[in-house]
Parts: sequence; C-alpha cells; structure tokens
Amino acid sequence: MEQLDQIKYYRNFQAGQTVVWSGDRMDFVGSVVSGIATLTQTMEDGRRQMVGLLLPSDFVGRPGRAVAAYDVVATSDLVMCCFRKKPFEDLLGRTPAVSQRLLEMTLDELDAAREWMLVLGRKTAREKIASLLSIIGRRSAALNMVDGNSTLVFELPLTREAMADYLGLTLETVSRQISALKREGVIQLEGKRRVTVPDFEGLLAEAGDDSDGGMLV
Amino acid sequence: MEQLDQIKYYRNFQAGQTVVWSGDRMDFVGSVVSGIATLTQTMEDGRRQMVGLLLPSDFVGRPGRAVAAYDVVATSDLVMCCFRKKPFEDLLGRTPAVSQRLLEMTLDELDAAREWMLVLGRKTAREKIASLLSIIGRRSAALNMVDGNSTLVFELPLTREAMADYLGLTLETVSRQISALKREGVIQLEGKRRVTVPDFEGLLAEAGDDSDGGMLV
DNA sequence: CGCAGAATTGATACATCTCAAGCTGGGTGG
DNA sequence: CCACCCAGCTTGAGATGTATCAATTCTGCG
Repeated sequence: MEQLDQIKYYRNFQAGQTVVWSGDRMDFVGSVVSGIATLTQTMEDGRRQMVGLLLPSDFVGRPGRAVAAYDVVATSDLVMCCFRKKPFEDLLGRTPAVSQRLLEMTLDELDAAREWMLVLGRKTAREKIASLLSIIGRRSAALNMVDGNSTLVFELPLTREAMADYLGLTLETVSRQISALKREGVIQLEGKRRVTVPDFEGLLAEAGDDSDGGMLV
Repeated sequence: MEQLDQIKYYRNFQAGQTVVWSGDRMDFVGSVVSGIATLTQTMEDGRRQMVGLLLPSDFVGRPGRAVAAYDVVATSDLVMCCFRKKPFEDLLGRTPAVSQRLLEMTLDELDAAREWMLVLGRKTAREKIASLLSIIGRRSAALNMVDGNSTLVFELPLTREAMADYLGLTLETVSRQISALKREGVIQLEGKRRVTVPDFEGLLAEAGDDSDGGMLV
C-alpha cells in the first residue's frame, strides 16, 4: 500500500477550472483529496449530462484507457492526489490488495450510477430535486452530524445549472422546484446555498425513496 | 483460470422467469452463457427502470454483498454459469488475474451506465429509441455481420414495455416513435421484432451520437 | 377458430421546456 | 463609501413533448 505513496503527487485546481477535457490524452489517474468536482458528458449541440459527482476519496480515471471519456471540472477549489498511469497500472498488476480496493470502489460507483438511472428515467422534477438533496445531505451528514432530531444542515456545492445538468432538467425547473420545497417547509434556505432539512425522513418521502433510507438495504 | 471451472455450475431459466428478486439473499455470482436478461429497479408505486441489459458474457452479482440490489429477469430462455459466492470470493483474493478481469468488466459496465445516463437525462424520445436500436444493433453486429453496405439486420430481444422501462418512456411513446422511424425509412420491420437498418450511420445520426460511432473514441 | 398478450393508434391532459423579464448579493472601481 | 455591475437566481406566460386514458388491431398459439 505504501508503494502508492512513493509515486503520488498532488495537484491543485481553482473553482471552475477544467481538470480534464473529454477526448484528451490522460496519463494519470487519481483521487479527490478535498473539494468537489463533476464528471460530465456533452452532446454536439451543447446538451450536457453530469454522470458523476466527485467528492473526497472518489477515484478519477480509468486504468487501461489512454483517453478521457468525460470532462472533469472542479466545482470548488480542489486538491487531487495523482499517480502517473503507467506506474499505477504496474502496481495494480502486482498488488492484489490495490486492485481489490479499486474493484470495490468501481462497484460502488456502478451502484450509484444505476440508482441515478432510476432518478433520471422515472422520477418527477420534484422527486429529482429531493433525491439530489438527500444524497448530498447523506454524504455530508457523515461529517457534520447535527442534533439527534434528524435535522440536517449542509452547503449546496452546486449551482442551479449544475444541479440541472445532474438531474436532466433545466435550471428554471430546478429553481422552481427548490422554491416549492422551501414554500412547503420541506427545506429552509439561508442565502442560495445553505440548506436546512428539518425532517430528513420527510425529504426522503419527497424523493420517492423507501422510508428505510434509500439504496441498498 | 481453470480453478473457476472447478466450482462452476449451470442454471437454466425460461423466458419471463425471475432469476433473482431485489432484496433477496444472493449466494452466487455468475455470467450469462446464452440468452438475455434484464436488471431492473422498481419503486413502491410500481414505476420501473431497467438499469442493465445482460447479454452473453455479462456478469451478474456483486462480490462482497449478501443481498441483491436489483431484480434480474430472463427475457428469453437463459443459461447462466454460476459460482457459489464464497468460493468465488476466495478465488478473487488469491488470483489477481481474475480480479483484474472483473475490474475491467465492471469498468465497462460503469461506462455503459454513464452513457445511458446521458440518454435518460437529455435525449428526446426519438433519440432514445434510436440509441437503443444502435446499441442492440452494434452488439449483435459483432456476431451477424451483413453485406458490407452498412445494412444491419437483427432481432429485438425486448418487448415494447421492456424498451419503455429501459428508456424511461411509456410503451405507447415507444410504439409511436418506432412507427415514426419506420414510416420515415430509418428502419424496416418484419413482424414486430425483426429490424432492418438500411443505413446505420443514419440511425446513429437520429440517436444524436457523433458520427464516428458513438461512445469512447 | 378464437383467445390473450402485445402492439398500434387516437384524443386529451399535464409536466417540463422555452423565451423573456426582473431580482439579489457580493465585489469593484470611481 | 456608494453606485454600479454581473453572475447566479427567481418568476411569469406560453409552447411543446410525453403521459394518460381508451379503443382497436395484430399475432402467435392452444
């Protein structure tokens, strides 16, 4: 495991900066240390779909592929821990523990992608918003646990436009649905970004998820 | 590699039969030998989204998880090659070649899932249909290559309803769009299932994909 | 032959998109 | 220090694509 340490290096990016362009040669892989990045696909006519949200500890890049398949964009200031691809692949071949770990992470990402397919294909705009807030809320809850009463507070790491790209909606629809959830007391807002969820179970219900907490029992 | 052979066994399913129920305990993993199966998620109110289409060679199950996350349903008669989970996991730990191979397959599935997120989130009904036909056509083309003139003939392995579940549409919309593509000569039909694509490039254009052949340059 | 599941087609309703006009808040330069 | 500016956001009114509800029509099969 510490063999990884010997070939690693760090890279910093500013909010808004593009880390990798789709189609570009990619000679490294890495993982997010701090900050948030997005993985997006773009069609010729400009339609965009976010296909991944990269939070700290998430992996970027694909061993065995020379060319990036997606755009990676830093949404906040970002620090990444990188490995040149060739040495990393060599290590993968030699160290089962590393490839097992990577397999596990990839399976998690696959589950997340599949859960998102349900959101994109079958949920209403309101449910989509509630689903996104649930996911961000849950991941941030791991860090910022709050008073036991299932009240949750977190910072939205995405603009309305980025949320729209994630949800397959327009930014206007995102804005309207957030306003509606706020009007009805499902969430509260301070400024545009700080979200308070007074009743997380209620939010999950709006997302159309089973009451038991969503994915993977 | 042949160690796998020693712990494998075969299972047969009839068209329409459910292989695994979401939420059930799952004590095996496996791969499709022949036939076609689908991976679907269902919401409490019955809305369904297909999250994977399993063709021969595709892998089913997740090492390290006890409970199935999705329904697996045989769409045609199906033969699967199975391994009891415990021995398979042991082998994974001991045999880097196996876990590398599995990692590669999982990464491919992740790419497919992400490509599908773009379809679900941003494409129109007509583009969705064309995208599905392209994918099925391309995978079957690997087997049934036809006269060089980019004409392609294949059998649709899915009902209109299953297509709707894959595409995040209703079956009526699927039917209408297929009729429209047929009316305009983009495809031809013999019966409900046999599809002829006179100009594959044309179909790709309808799918909104880059002319070079879609995914992953 | 006739039935049942699958598919097509039609009319209407509705959710979301599109286009367009303001608003808001934080940073900047005069 | 204030006014302005601009990206991000909100809100409105109308257009449109897809869903919904409801008949038929196919097609394969017992």
